[in-house]
Amino acid sequence: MATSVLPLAFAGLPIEPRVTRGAPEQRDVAGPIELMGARITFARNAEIYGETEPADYLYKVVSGAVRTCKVTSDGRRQIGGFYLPGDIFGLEGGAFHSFSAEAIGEATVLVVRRKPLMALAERDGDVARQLWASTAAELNRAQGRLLLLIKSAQERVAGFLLEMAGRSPRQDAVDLPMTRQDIGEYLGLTIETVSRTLTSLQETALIELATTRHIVLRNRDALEQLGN
Amino acid sequence: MATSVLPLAFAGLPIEPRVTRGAPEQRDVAGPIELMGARITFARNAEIYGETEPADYLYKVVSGAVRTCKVTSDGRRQIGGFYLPGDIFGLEGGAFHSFSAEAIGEATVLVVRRKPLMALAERDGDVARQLWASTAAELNRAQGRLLLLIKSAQERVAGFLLEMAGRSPRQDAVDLPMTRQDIGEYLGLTIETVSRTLTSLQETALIELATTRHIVLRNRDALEQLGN
DNA sequence: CGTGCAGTTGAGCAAATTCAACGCTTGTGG
DNA sequence: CCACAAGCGTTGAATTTGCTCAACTGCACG
Repeated sequence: MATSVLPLAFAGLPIEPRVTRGAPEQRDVAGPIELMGARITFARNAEIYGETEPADYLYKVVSGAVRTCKVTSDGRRQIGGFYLPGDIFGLEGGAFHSFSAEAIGEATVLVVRRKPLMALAERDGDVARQLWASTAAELNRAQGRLLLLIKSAQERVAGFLLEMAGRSPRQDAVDLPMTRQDIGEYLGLTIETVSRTLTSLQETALIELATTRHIVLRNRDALEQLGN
Repeated sequence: MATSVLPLAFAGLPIEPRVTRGAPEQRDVAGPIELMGARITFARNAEIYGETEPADYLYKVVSGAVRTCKVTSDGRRQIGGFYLPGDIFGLEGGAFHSFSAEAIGEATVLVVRRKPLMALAERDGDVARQLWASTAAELNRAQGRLLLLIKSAQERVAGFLLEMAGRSPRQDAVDLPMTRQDIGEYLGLTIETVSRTLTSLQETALIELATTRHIVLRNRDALEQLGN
């Protein structure tokens, strides 16, 4: 999976036909960043960038969802994070990425060259602060996830559902863009354990698996007691 | 454990007598930061700051070692990181800390008020970059540790030893400032598992437990094969 | 701190079941 | 007869479930 697509984009030859310049109607968050990028649409499981590629670009999800991940030498995978519309990713310290990024479903992202953005940050303190703040937010998320290490499978899954609910428009239901496999790799569990845990949460009436991808939170309090 | 000490320091009344201004001989990293702080020495297990306190200060380890940690409602603890001389800690995004910090043994830290440092960063691009870079480095460390989620106990302990060796002067031996309890809470393992795993690594001749706190790496290659 | 022992939890494997995407056929209206 | 959309079935992927086992935990004690 994850056919590499970015090299072509790097060469200035976007793979997908749907590439728009500028996108003036898309300025929900900050001004300048939106104006400097191009939109690119990636197919399901397409690689947006690779684990060791130079970090020359910043990305912002326009639609769809993106995951970042790392693969160990023996093939186990760890997902670094899920990114939903509005989220910025690819913001790492070094000159090279330490995770790869892939489109979960079909996803459109805004791609911004890092160099001119940095130059802009040099002059504009607001831009600099915003970039730093994004890095700090990412740091907080990653540190919070360290707590997974001492959590049981139930706690991990409950926490995950709450996290996704917090990021979704509706607070009492979640539409998951990702597979059970992705969830497992995000939480450090196997796909079977994720599935069993969800079933068990349904049996205890904490949630309802309306469809596999749509989950209703029936008892938020109990979930929070588990997940936090 | 972890008697709170910082409130007093906040009030301008350092608990320990050994407080020095400026510290001109301690400028191994950057210039300006060193000049703005005061040194404070904390006793073993003393709390440097609490989990929800306002993040008004930045800290840099001068001597000794520091751990940051988070405690769940039911008392389980997760260590966020270990900080050795030269390391900066307390650098989090929000206005409040999300981890607490404690001295592992007796430890001296340089304490810098955040506000004037930020003001300085506003004018001096180098300072701003350095702060951002520190945040990014911390982010990389945290994200790297997410891999622990898919690692076995052996892999976690092997990786931990390599990490500590990489941060120590000697590459083939480590002096651990922390207890087995701390290591367990850092790696998401129980103290027993840490102990047994170390014993097992010794039995297979990968390491030698010279003393409980001093460990010699006998077979670095094999450790790396395990830990990476 | 280290270790023996019993208990749990989650992993691993295999099989059953559900889901979803695709292509093909069929029916309807123009 | 053609265009189009709904319906159907096939097929491969994703998910769920049962069973067994290794790994890690929790407790007790040296």
